[in-house]
Amino acid sequence: MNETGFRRPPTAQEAVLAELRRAIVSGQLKPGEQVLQDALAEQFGVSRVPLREALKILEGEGQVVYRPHRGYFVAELDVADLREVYLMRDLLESEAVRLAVSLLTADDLRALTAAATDVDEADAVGDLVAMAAANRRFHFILIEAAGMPRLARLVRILWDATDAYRSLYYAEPDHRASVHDEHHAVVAAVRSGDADQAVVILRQHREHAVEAVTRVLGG
Amino acid sequence: MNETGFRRPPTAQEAVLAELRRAIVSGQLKPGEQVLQDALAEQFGVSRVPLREALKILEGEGQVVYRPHRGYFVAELDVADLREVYLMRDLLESEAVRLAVSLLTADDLRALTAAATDVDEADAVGDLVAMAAANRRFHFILIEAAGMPRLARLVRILWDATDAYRSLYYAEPDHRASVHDEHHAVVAAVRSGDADQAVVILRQHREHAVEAVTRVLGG
DNA sequence: GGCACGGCGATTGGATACAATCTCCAGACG
DNA sequence: CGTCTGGAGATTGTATCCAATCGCCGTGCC
Repeated sequence: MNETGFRRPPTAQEAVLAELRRAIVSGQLKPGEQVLQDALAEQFGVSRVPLREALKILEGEGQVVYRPHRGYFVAELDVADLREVYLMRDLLESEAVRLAVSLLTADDLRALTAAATDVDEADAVGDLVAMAAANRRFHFILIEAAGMPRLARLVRILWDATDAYRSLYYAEPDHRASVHDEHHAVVAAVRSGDADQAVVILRQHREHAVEAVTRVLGG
Repeated sequence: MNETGFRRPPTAQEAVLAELRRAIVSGQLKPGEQVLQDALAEQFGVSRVPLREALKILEGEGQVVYRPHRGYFVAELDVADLREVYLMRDLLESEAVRLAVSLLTADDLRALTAAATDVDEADAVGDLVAMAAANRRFHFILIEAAGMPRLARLVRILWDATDAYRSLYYAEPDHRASVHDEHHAVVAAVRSGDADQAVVILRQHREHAVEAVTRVLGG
C-alpha cells in the first residue's frame, strides 16, 4: 500500500508531460519557440515517441500548436486571446461558484480557508511558486465543489493556457496584496452563502489580472 | 495551385484521426469499448504510432479515456455528463450568439439562411447524416461570427463529445420538425437584431435535445 | 471453500531505424 | 536584378522490433 501522496508516473509520456508543463510555466520554453524533439527527448532521457504523445496532449489543450512536417511550437497569446480565455473563465467559473456555494461542506470550507492562509504565508516568505500553487488550490476547491468534473477540467485547461503569463501578475507586490484581500472577501461571502457576492468579487479578481497582463503584453 | 477545396491529410495521423471520429459518430466504435490498437492500425493500413497520436488528440478532447498500460476506451456519457456538457454549451454559446448578432455581416446572414435551408432539404430527402452536417454548419456560422476562435474551438469539442448520442435525437420525426421551426425562428430573431430572443430559442433548442437523449439514456 | 502466488498470453509502451518532407541557399536563367 | 530550380542538411513522420505491464487462470497452501 502506498500511504504517501507520491506516485511516480507509470509511463514516460506522463513524466515528460509533467516536465513539459513545468518548462512552459517556468519560461524555459518561451512562447513562439519551436519544440525541437530530438533535443528535448535527449534532455529528458527518452526517445521521441513518448515526447510526441505528450505534445499531442498539450496540443489538445492549446498550449502548443502543431504544424504538420514543421513541428510543435509553444502557443503565443495576444491580448485578444487573453481576453477570450478570461471571458470563458468568467462564464464557466461563475456558474460553478454559484452551484458550489449551496453545496459546500464544512470540510470544503475549512480547506478553502486553509488554502487562503497558505497563499498568505507563501506571500510572506516570498515564495512565488508556492503562492501560485496555493492560489490555484484555493480557486479549484470552489470550482470542484460544484460537482461538475467536466467543467472543472475545462477550467483547468483555461488556467493552464495563461500559466506562462500569470507569473507577470504575481511579480507585483500591489497585486499580491489585492489577492489577499479578495481571497478573504470570497471566503466571507461563501461562508454567508452569498453566491452573487462571491461571483462579483471573483470577477473583479480576474479583471485585475487581465488588466495587469494586458498592460505588459500591449505596452 | 489547388483550386479545389479537397486536401488530403498531409500525415497519416490526421487521416486516422478523421477515421476515428467517423467511427465514433457512426457507432462503429461503441461507448465503453476498448480501442484495440493492433486491430485498428491494421484496418487503417498504418502502424500503431500514428494511431496512438490520433488517440491522444481524442483523449485531450475527452472522446476517449486513457488508462496507462490498459489502453484507450471510447468515452461513455451518463445523464450527469450530458447535462454538464449542455450546461457548458449554454453558457458559452449564449455569450457567443449575443456577440455575434451585433457583428453579423450580410454574407453571414445569407450563409445562415442557406444552412437552414440545407437542413430542411436533407430532412425532406431523409438523409440524416447530411442533416446533422448542415445543422452543425448552421450553429457554427453563428458561433464563429462572434470572432472568438478559442471559444468556437471549445464549443466544437463539446459538440463532438455528444456526437455519438446526438443521432438519437434526429431519429425522431417530431424532433426534426421542431428543429425546422426553431432554426427559422433563430434566423428571424437574428435578422431583427434581437439577441436575447435568439438566445432563448437556442436554449429551448438545446433543452429539447437534452430531454430526448436523457429519455433514451435514463430509460 | 477461499485466498495468495506465479506463469502465460495478450496488449500496450518505448527505442531504434528509416522514409518523407521542409527549409535554406547557391547557382542558372530570363 | 529578380525569380525559379535543385540539391544538401536538418527535422519530422512512420514502421518495425523488443521490453514492460496487465489480466487471467491454474495451482498449491491454509
